[in-house]
Amino acid sequence: MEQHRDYESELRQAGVRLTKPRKVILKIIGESEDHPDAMAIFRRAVKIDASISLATVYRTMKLLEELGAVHRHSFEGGPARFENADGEHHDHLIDLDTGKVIEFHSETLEKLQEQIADELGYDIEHHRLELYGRKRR
Amino acid sequence: MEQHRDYESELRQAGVRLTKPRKVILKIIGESEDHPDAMAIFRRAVKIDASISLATVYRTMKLLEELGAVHRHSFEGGPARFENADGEHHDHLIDLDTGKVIEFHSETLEKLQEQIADELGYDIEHHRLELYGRKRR
DNA sequence: ACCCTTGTTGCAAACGATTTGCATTTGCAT
DNA sequence: ATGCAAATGCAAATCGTTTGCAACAAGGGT
Ligand SMILES: [Mn+2]
Ligand SMILES: [Mn+2]
Ligand SMILES: [Zn+2]
Ligand SMILES: [Zn+2]
Repeated sequence: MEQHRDYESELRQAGVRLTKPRKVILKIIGESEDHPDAMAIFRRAVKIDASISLATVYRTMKLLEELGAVHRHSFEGGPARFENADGEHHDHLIDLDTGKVIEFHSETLEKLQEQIADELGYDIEHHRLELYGRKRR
Repeated sequence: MEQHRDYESELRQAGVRLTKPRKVILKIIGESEDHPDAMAIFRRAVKIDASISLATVYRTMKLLEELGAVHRHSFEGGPARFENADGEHHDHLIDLDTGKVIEFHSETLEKLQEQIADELGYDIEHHRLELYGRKRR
């Protein structure tokens, strides 16, 4: 049983209106276990409220990203994909055969990146680490 | 004094025709020290041969990428950028204030990625590591 | 409960990057 | 030099995403 962030309170607190489409989208990304793209979110949203538009999905995702409620990923090839910003930081391994996205986290790796940036005189704001591979057999 | 790959021989060997536009583009990416996008390559190409089209730049970059002669990067925000596949593997740190692209390489980091993929039962085909940061001061 | 203001929506058109169909040109093997 | 497939330039098409605008609705004040 997962503990989800209360996005509705966060939105309200950010001073934006809690509209019907937003509630629907919020619910969808709140309970998504995968990394859906805008079209996938749109399709799921339409099932709940047929009047929602794709433009609103895009606008909402941008808003949520700016509020830090979701993360946007741009994996090779496809369109941008999203995931809620719950849980701790992780990176992704993409299975080139199946397209499956596997999450992983390595504190050593994170520290090493910090160290490299530090040696170059930089502070990391964020990073992107994606491994593309195939199942060993 | 750098030693550059002989792209023309490689193309010929790959069975593709060595056309005028291709020679021009090959020369451009062969001597580029930066990470130009298609439009930048196009602008440089037009100076050498005014009849070259942007479509041909795109087609040629795709061809060169498939031949393994260039690498395509999709940094945050902008269009795809290219660099010749000479020299050894490296990753990139993007200065968020200036847009400057800094190259770095860490064998430890590379090994660690291999190890992580291995633990997940995968062989890495390629990866993407980009650090986005600002100069420490 | 009813206004009123202003943010938000749906729609369609615009967008930026990249790809593609097609008629014409060109490389290059013969 | 000739012939033919491959490559080109151009314009139109595509894809993912953004935006202008008129209609709509959230939610604070009455
Ligand atoms: Mn994830
Ligand atoms: Mn580079
Ligand atoms: Zn990470
Ligand atoms: Zn690397």
